[in-house]
Amino acid sequence: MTALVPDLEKMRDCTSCPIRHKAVCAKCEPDELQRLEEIKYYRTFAPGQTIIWAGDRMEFVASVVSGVAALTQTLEDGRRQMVGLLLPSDFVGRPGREVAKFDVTAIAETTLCCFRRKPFEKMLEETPNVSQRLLEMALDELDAAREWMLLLGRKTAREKIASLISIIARRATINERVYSEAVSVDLPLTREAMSDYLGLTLETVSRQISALKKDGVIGLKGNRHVVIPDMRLLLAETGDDDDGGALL
Amino acid sequence: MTALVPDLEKMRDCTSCPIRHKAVCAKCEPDELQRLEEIKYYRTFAPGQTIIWAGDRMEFVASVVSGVAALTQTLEDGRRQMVGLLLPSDFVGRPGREVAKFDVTAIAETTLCCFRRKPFEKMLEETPNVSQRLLEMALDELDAAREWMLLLGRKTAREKIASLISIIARRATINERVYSEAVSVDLPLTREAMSDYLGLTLETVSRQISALKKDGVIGLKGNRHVVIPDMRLLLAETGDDDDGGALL
DNA sequence: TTGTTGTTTTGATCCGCATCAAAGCGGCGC
DNA sequence: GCGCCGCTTTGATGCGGATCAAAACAACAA
Repeated sequence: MTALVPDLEKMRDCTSCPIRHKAVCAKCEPDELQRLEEIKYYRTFAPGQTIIWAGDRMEFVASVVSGVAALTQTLEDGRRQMVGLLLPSDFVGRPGREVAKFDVTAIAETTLCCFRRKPFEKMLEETPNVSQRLLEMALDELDAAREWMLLLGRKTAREKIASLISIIARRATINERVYSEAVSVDLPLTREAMSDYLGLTLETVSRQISALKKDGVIGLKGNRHVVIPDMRLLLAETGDDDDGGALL
Repeated sequence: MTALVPDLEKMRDCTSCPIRHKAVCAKCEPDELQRLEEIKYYRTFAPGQTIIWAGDRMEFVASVVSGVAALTQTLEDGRRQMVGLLLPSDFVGRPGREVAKFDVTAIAETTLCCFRRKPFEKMLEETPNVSQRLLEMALDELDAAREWMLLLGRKTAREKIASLISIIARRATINERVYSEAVSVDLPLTREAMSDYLGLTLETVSRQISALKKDGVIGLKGNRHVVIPDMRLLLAETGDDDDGGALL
């Protein structure tokens, strides 16, 4: 999952770029940046607002500037599964796709930097830099999706919650890397969004969070703020092999 | 899921290419093909044999020539989840990755066309054609992974089985497109492999296949061969929205 | 303050699937 | 033929998480 948020630090450093995201511009040449500049515009969405409906014609691709959004799919009877979590620097949309395949919804207030799709695709064909960067990002997302599949298919409710919290904690503490010391993290998701992410009901999410709290694995400060006294305790609850961190 | 097998017909047509796979060579120039030719070699694996262990150093990337292989992940206590199903023309390995992140295992006898990793990566940097094709493939796989996540997170055992059979049937009948007429398909997977794919136990897989048979949704000819009297009946069991096919 | 609305927690019950166990059923070598 | 082995089916039982229901809580407007 870490892959969904590449390197926030470097992203911020990319000030010469009109888009301001490592997502797209990391290796861009000045003239390429100029062309991106010409086809970009910003849009902001309120929490709960749908950004794109599955089946919509795609007018743009975009890069998340701030906020949190989710890719979701639903079955005919309304059962819903989140299939992508979009955070700042993540890419939205697929070059070459006319019609959206998934719903995209803002979870918190979210700002996108959009690029008109047609000219963006035209540019892609001419600038290997950008398509190579997109390949890298797609492969990172694929890795994340596969970890997520293991979680959905084989983990218990308790392991799922522990995994989600450790994922969020890990990216909140990128560049810090101080294990074995208390960490406190904001959960950017409601209980319902967590249940959509984890393939559970929101009641089960609530119960398991309470259980982890009772067992001293996590502490709660309000509903949306978690304190982790010892990251190793939490990681021991995820069910993952211990060397998982080493492989990232 | 169809994305995992691009266009087998075209793949076969690609006879001028030394690799013989649309996977890599579709748009290659003659000199690029020559370079690929120089770094390729073939390897064949027996059913059940592990091709790559997670944690291994990657010596090659490869394209599946024939057979079936699986990407799998395991939790510390041995619970196992398939996270990728590799069929002819699919790509194995990730450019830029030193160390494998998933186990790769041959399910049936499988032949790979391997490319030494370092020179392949070097070539990638110089040939936009190839990296653009890889981007396309990665995005297809990402779509497939997301459908798979919906299956793992929200579908019932019966829906999972119906989905898997319809996925296999659909790609077996690519280019035919004769709905509402009996189709018969070979299952290239053991019950155990199906359970790894679906996040179930093999007993549940067996029971649900029997149930679908009893209800007349499918017929069985031996253990590994399925007859589908009416594809629409099967699709009605998958839980998916009806327009799923249209979006592909 | 009080009512309203949305989120979260907690409780009681039920069911789908896992688990444990054993019995069919090929295929293959002897 | 025989026995052996791997795969598959079938059966009995138990548990984890879904479901249904209601209470607790926080944010906010009147």
